[in-house]
Amino acid sequence: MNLKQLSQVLGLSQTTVSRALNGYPEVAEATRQKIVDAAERHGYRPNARAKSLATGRAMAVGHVLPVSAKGEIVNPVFADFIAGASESYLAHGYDLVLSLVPDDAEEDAYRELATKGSVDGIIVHNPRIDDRRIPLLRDIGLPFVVHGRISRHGDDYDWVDVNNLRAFRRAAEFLLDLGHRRIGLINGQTAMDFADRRLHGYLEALEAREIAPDPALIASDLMTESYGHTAASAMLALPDPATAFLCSSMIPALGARRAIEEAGLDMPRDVSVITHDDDLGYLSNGGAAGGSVPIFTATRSSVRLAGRLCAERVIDLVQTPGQAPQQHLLEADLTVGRSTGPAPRAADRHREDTARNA
Amino acid sequence: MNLKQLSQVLGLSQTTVSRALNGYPEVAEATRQKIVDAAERHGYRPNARAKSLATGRAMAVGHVLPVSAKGEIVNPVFADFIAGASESYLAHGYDLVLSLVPDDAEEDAYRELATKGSVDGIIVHNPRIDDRRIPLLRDIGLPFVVHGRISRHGDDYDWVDVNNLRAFRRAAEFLLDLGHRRIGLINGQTAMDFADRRLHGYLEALEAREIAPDPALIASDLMTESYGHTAASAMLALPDPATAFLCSSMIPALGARRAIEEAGLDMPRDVSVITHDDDLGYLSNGGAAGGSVPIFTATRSSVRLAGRLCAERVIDLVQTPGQAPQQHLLEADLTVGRSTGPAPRAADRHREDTARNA
DNA sequence: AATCAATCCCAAAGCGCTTTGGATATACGC
DNA sequence: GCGTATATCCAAAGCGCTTTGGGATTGATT
Repeated sequence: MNLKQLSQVLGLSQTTVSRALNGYPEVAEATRQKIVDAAERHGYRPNARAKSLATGRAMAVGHVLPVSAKGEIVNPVFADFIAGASESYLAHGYDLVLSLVPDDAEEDAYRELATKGSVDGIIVHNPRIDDRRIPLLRDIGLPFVVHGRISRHGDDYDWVDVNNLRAFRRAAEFLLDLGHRRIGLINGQTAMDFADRRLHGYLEALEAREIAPDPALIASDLMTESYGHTAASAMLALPDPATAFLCSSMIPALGARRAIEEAGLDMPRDVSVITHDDDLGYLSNGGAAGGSVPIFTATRSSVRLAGRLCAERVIDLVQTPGQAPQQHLLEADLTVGRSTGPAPRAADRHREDTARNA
Repeated sequence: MNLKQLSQVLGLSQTTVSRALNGYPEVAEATRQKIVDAAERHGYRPNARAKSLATGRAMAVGHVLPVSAKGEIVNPVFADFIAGASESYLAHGYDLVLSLVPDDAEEDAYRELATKGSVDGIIVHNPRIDDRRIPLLRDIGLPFVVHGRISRHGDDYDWVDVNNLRAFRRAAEFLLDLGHRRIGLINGQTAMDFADRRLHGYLEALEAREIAPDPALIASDLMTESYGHTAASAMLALPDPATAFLCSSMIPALGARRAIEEAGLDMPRDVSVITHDDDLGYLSNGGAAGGSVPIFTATRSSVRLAGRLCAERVIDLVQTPGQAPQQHLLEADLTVGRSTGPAPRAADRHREDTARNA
């Protein structure tokens, strides 16, 4: 059943039916009621493609996810982000189209997205330090909002981000206050913008206490469980081992905990761990919702909320273009869990070492 | 730059230009070359909406994800599945549109998807035991393929699934062969079809050895880390505690391991664990790619591959309709890792208990 | 009774593409 | 030289919707 048929059934013109269904004022209330009823009864739904062609609106926003040509991994964080964004889309009648773009064809892919006209705006994921997408997107002229930031550019574009620097600085200070001096940073890939900010937060905290950073205590990679395990193991095996870890995500934190236990150490007695927690549904850290004490002391910020905010913003940009860029910096809150405690005294450490080597 | 403009620039008709670009034979090779060059030079890209309206093809497939009205969690498995599917879509020029549909508006949402015409086919996620979507989708008439199966229906629809029953039966038998008699099943939600099949695999294995299942050893819930922890803890605290766990996913398996360690027990010496492993990028179990010994003994089946297969199939269905339904049953392979070992003898268990209570 | 402004409705022109059904020109076989 | 293919190209009709620019009709106002 299309518009033409429906209008014929009703003995009205397509114009009137269209107007009635789209809530224009030029149609008598009684007529509108009749039209709406008939539409309902016949299960009429306007064809999205035709509508979109006529209005110039796709009623969809694209999420573009750069993937390295060698088959990158999709971050589980992404699932929760999408879930959040979908809430907004559902409420506003937008569709979500997902494109994985191989980064060797980036420019082309983005331009295509725009000229193809299947989306009205886009959400940019996984910004990297040297990301070249801002000028490209501005050139293309499609509204966009970035989940995260790109340091090299000013604030002349829309973004939603967590205050990564502050979060990691605070977390590091917390550990320093507990007496830790050997704090391992288990970070994300160096190329990622968020990882860079976290590194700086960590470094700032050390510098404030006049502690020289040790390259052996700084790791960066894709945030898998096994990476967390490997990195933590290495740092625990140092001559002057780490007594605390700062992890970029729950997943490597689980790996770090495994490393700690394998080394015959106890968390938090021997080694403390703080992790950033994106508040993923499937990796709940306890606390907050549950009321229980969280497993990990964590800097928490809901990536689901970030998804909702990004979507809300891009819809706003689509509907009323030409706005000044707007930024949304989310603060992560530090919740203390059961993974942190005072740094072991040197004497204790020595005793353990002896025990371990026995 | 649209088709009309391009054709004017070239001094040719829209027909010819369109045909040339779409590879129809009715246009001279020299002309085609000229047209293709000009298109490239002007950055011409056909408008997807117009094209789709004209052809009746949306060049997109929808992924529908039921979410319970109370804000369901999006499974991280989904991220990898999508990544796999995207590979196929990329190769075939299809877009992927994602819809979360609240399950109280299910029927409506699916019908809308079809009549709106924004997708040519759909992938059905998270089938439940009593899923009513098969008849609904057939009635709607849009090609679809289910990731998983719906037991109540025969095989008159397309699906791609893991042989969950066989995998869990084999895993349980493996544990039984190691002498375990108290095997805890840490399963997914009872309503999910895959969980039901896994339960049956587990039960079959027990029955074959004439072991009566113990309801206290069977847990079902959303597969979070903390669920794995809670369920395993409870089963370890039973008067006749579990000596092995069979987990439905890596995530609760991590929780189970935590429970084991918290109970002062050792995996695998005191308690063995087998988990199903969806081979998620961010939760690598080791083995396979790495060459190292996997952490967990696991029944592995790549959900990413499943995604690719589903996408491939739905594209095939869209392109040549009216095919007989086709099924793809993936076998999970059991890889032995470091989480399983012989069941502790009663005497050993007793000694530990005494030690623990001291 | 004529005028005016609302009010309600419609015909038709697009949106940018594909595709049908020719038209024209060139080559071929006899 | 004539019919017959064959190769190229084109005008125009959709696809299903929105939207412009009026045309009737009605009721109130002069």
